[in-house]
Amino acid sequence: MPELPEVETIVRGLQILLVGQTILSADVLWERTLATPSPPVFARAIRGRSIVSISRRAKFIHALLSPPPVTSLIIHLRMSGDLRLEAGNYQTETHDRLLFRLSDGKALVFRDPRKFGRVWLTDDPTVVFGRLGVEPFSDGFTCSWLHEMLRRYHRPLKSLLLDQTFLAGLGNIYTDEALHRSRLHPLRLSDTISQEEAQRLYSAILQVLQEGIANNGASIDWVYRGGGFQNHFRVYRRTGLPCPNCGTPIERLIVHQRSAHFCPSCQPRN
DNA sequence: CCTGAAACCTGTCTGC
DNA sequence: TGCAGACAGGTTTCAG
Repeated sequence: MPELPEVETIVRGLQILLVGQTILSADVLWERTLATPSPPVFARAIRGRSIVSISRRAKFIHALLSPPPVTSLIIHLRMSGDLRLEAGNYQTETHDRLLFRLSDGKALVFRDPRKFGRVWLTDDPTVVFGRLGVEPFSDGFTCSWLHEMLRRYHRPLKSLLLDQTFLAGLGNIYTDEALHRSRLHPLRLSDTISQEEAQRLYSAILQVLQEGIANNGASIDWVYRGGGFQNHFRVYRRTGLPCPNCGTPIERLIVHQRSAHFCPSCQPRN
């Protein structure tokens, strides 16, 4: 499901609902959801701790817990994870993997049909975030940085933009949309990009992410609800449909084991 | 070091 | 209706 805009939307909602609350208890319903620590240690360590803040790093949700030692509860939703606030009498459902009882009587449920999502409880978040690349909405993400870094690698743009150790937060939707808006082919090799093309790509990345957030992310399948950015897709999952710019049918190919949707006319291979 | 493929999982949709 | 196959907002691990 979630890329940067979807996670940002979820985090903004959780900040209002959860900051200041205390976690009374946690039930681990699917053990492998926990990356660390083991379920009993997790349940013991989280009991009675209150939520100080909730933020986002790339596609990770990061909650700080007190009292000291300050501990990080980190959640990655991967493909099908979702966090929902339910009433106190909530009955666990099939795809629920983790349930937190809160001090206001409600329950926070981590639901994840495909079981790819992961949760960490650690006093050292750098262990989880250590290898992540630059954050798109940070001072480190500039046009000159992007151009310089693109030249450093000899890889298809699609593959590089999906690489979280390069740029952190983009996924399959927003890479396709950013490449289309910058009129660059997904297989275009990164070290052939001119400064002018890097400028287009840089602007397009920020533009699609901002537009995604402004629309509360994208909702496609049964997984994530409430977003509207799917109504603004120009290429993603639009194979065979006309390009909004020129009317040419959108094509699809596989890059980096993922679908890449593009307009062969607006995004020529050279 | 880099690349590609497989693995991790379940649900939905399409076509025969 | 049944069933096989394709496909899905992601990342890690392993082979070459």
